[in-house]
Amino acid sequence: MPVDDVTVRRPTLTQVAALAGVSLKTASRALNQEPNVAPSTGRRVRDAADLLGYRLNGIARELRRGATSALVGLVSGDLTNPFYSAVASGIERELRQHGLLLITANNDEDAMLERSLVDAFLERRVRALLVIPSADDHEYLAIEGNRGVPFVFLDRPPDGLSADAVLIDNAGGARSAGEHLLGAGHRRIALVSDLVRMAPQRARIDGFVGAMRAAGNDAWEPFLRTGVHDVRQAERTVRDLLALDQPPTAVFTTNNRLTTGALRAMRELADPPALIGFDDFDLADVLGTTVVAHDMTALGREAARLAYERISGHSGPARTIVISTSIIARGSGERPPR
Amino acid sequence: MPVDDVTVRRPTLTQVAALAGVSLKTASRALNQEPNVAPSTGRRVRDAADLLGYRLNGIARELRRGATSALVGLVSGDLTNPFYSAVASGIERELRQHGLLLITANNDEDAMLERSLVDAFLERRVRALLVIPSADDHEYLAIEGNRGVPFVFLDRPPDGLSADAVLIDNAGGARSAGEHLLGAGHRRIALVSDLVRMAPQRARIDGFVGAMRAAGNDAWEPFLRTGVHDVRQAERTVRDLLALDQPPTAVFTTNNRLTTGALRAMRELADPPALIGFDDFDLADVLGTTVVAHDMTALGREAARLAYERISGHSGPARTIVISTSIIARGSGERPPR
DNA sequence: ATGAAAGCGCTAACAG
DNA sequence: CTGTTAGCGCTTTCAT
Repeated sequence: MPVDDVTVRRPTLTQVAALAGVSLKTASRALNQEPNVAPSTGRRVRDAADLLGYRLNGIARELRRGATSALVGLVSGDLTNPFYSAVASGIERELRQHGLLLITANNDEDAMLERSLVDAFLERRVRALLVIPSADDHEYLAIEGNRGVPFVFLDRPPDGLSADAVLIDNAGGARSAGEHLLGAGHRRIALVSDLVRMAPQRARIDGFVGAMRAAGNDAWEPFLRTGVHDVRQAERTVRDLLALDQPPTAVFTTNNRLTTGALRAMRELADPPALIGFDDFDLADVLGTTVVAHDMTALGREAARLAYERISGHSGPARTIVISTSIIARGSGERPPR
Repeated sequence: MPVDDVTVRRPTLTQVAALAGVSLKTASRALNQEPNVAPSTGRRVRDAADLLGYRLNGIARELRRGATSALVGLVSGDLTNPFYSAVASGIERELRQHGLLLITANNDEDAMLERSLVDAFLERRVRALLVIPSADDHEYLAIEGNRGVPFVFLDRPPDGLSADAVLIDNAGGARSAGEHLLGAGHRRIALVSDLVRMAPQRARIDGFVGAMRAAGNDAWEPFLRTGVHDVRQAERTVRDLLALDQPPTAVFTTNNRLTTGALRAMRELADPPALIGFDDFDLADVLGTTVVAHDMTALGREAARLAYERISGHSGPARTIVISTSIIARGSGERPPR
């Protein structure tokens, strides 16, 4: 019965005004709780609006008010990665406090796509843009920087422009992981890391290597693996490491995906090597996995705060917030060398 | 040196046209790759646009083109729940194929908040609205339904209106979990479930109970627990169950949070009961947890597809897609009764 | 307390 | 191939 293939045009404020028998502007005032509206007039307008199923057209309002929306954009990796979704959740919660909405888009780890998503967001006139960049070169954003759209970088420092950023203490966390394993007596420690084109990965490697150097240990060097990018690759890499004649006695994985792979590789081992993973994860307690933890939701929240301050008119030099890390010992990182 | 506290107004098409020495409309044509523009003119316009740092104002365009944006809204629970983030990821990937962007908002499991988020989305003139509702009453959406904004319900059937939906075969999945445990010889099977106000939970309970009835087993009845809503509560509930004089020999948990709690409760048990969890999760293979799995990304993808078809003008009766489930046996569900 | 007119930045319709 | 005019739905002057 319902004729719903005809796109029914939504009623406009003009129609509401007409039905209520007032002028356009009066209807606007009434619906926006502005002063100087007689109570009876207000009621008439609201009734008319209800009757017609009127809903404010935010697009028209935004255009008139200055062509800037109530939207904040986030460009990040796939939300099925718990790291990104935790960050997104932190951002979203903070933005909501201020009546802002979050638009998300997945860069698929592709620099070109990332650029076009940024473009799309800027065309939509987002109030601020949060980016967990896949690419390392952010110079193309510099043009936009001083045009009133605040940028905030998450997890990766801006390169080629100056902008607010919220980072994790990657080097510090990785260093303490290294020290933790050295403290348990390990020397032959494998380092399984992701693509080195990502700055956080480089920092984690540097931190780990720093700890080894400081301890005068170089027995880890044959066990350095980089460019390991997904769970399966990580599983295979760890399997291969453990099959060596002189296998490592401990493994440090530099993100949650790699840790998952390592756990799969070690699943059926009676006497597994020690393991520490960067990034905490959901069932780490049940699995007894020692991790370098950090507050991912706080990372998002702080980034949203910085963005909001800029939106609210704060100007000044770019700020960087660093989220601290801590080792959570759950057993796997405390296993002694065999 | 940069004067960035003065909100620099972005250049408009008029300014680009002026600089290029052409009319507004010609500039518009050139920038939109429309036909009938002399190559040299096109180049002049593009150069002017680059010089000024011009960027199309999507808000103005949308207003002019019919007051409807390229945005699709998703209202769901917190994205830190892997279920929601997997769904969101599936949606986002599908929408991108069609140049649509996803706006997300977290209902915090609050019906009032959910309503106001839906309002906010509708004011932004989203092209479609996807909802994983926390509330069971969706009648308030009925008014909107035939006004041109397509609704798609995910994971929960619409109540009080007719709309497209993508559901999981909750009853079937739960029934097969029950049968699986019965098949392993269990009779005293605990059912740990979430708030019964959520339709999927009711369906899962029904499915499980159906399997028990069909087998003539009523030994599960003392072990029915409902209203268990977070991980800690689930952990305590399972602990309490296992501390009974006559404890259950198997546990069926009806979502990923509850499964996590159960795993925590069983962490240090030498001889844990059998366990099957509804919803697959990341490290289930490592933990050897048997689950009722289903494709969450597909759930999102299908919902986005339905929405897109409506956006593209498809009209017709509401459709429902059901995502099938399958048991993945990994050990925990195959443990025999003690 | 209310209204009339102008215009946000763009595209559609129609000329030339 | 290019330009002129009008208007999307709203808010912002400025009158009354």
